[in-house]
Amino acid sequence: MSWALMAGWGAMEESWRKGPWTAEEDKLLIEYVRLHGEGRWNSVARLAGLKRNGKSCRLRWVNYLRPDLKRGQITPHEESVILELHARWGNRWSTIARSLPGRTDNEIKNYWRTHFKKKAKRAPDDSVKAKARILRRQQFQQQQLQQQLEHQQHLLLQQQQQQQLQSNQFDMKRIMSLLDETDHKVPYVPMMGTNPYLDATDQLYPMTINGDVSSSDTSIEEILWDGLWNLDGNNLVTPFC
DNA sequence: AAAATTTCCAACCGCAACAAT
DNA sequence: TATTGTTGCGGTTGGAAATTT
Repeated sequence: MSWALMAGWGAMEESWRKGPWTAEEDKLLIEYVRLHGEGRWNSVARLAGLKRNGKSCRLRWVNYLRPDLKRGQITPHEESVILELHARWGNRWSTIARSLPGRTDNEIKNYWRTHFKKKAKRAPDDSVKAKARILRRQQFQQQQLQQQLEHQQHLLLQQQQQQQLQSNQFDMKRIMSLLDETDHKVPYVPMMGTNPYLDATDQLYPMTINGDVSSSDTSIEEILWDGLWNLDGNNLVTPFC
């Protein structure tokens, strides 16, 4: 049954609209939250002029309109967190979501179902293909991340060069002013270790592609994958159980 | 190139827990 | 204390897009 048909039914039976949200409805809901804050969702229809029930409004806000939501694909790092936490908590999606800022329980649930649940039921041959497919996707994501990282490093380098230039200019001014001074001849001693670009350099941790700070030979992700693909019928064998 | 399959994702539902009356 | 209303959670559905055969 299509959403349009369901929307029609809803309109006749309960007077609540159903199905996909329009841009106009989104605007009304955003405005409502701006004025009244989150909560009291059943008042939305009355106060915002929306023909949606409170449940639908809450869901729309939590899963789609909230400004702190992170858009885009799940990163390999997030994926490993999901795997680890699912092994620990099972289908407690909201609990898992709390460890992934900007991700909703619905998003994580959807991701898990499409990527892992079905694979657990597949034959070994299929799982090999699936693994290859996911690895290809991960390689693509890693490429993107690598490019992003290089871009950030480039920006940081530019910033450092700018700071060094400013620092040199400052030193030169200082020297010139000292040379200009005829009285109080205090020799200038450079303050080693206080140059700002040295501090910035100190913060350049050796990060992995995943954004992890450590970089051991065997990553947590590899361990997770090794565990994940040791499938036993419908049971997903994970190293965290 | 077309059909089949898979993935993505928004949205719904029922249920349970909690709060207010 | 019982009832009613609200909120949050997990399971499920189905259409669109992407990918594979």
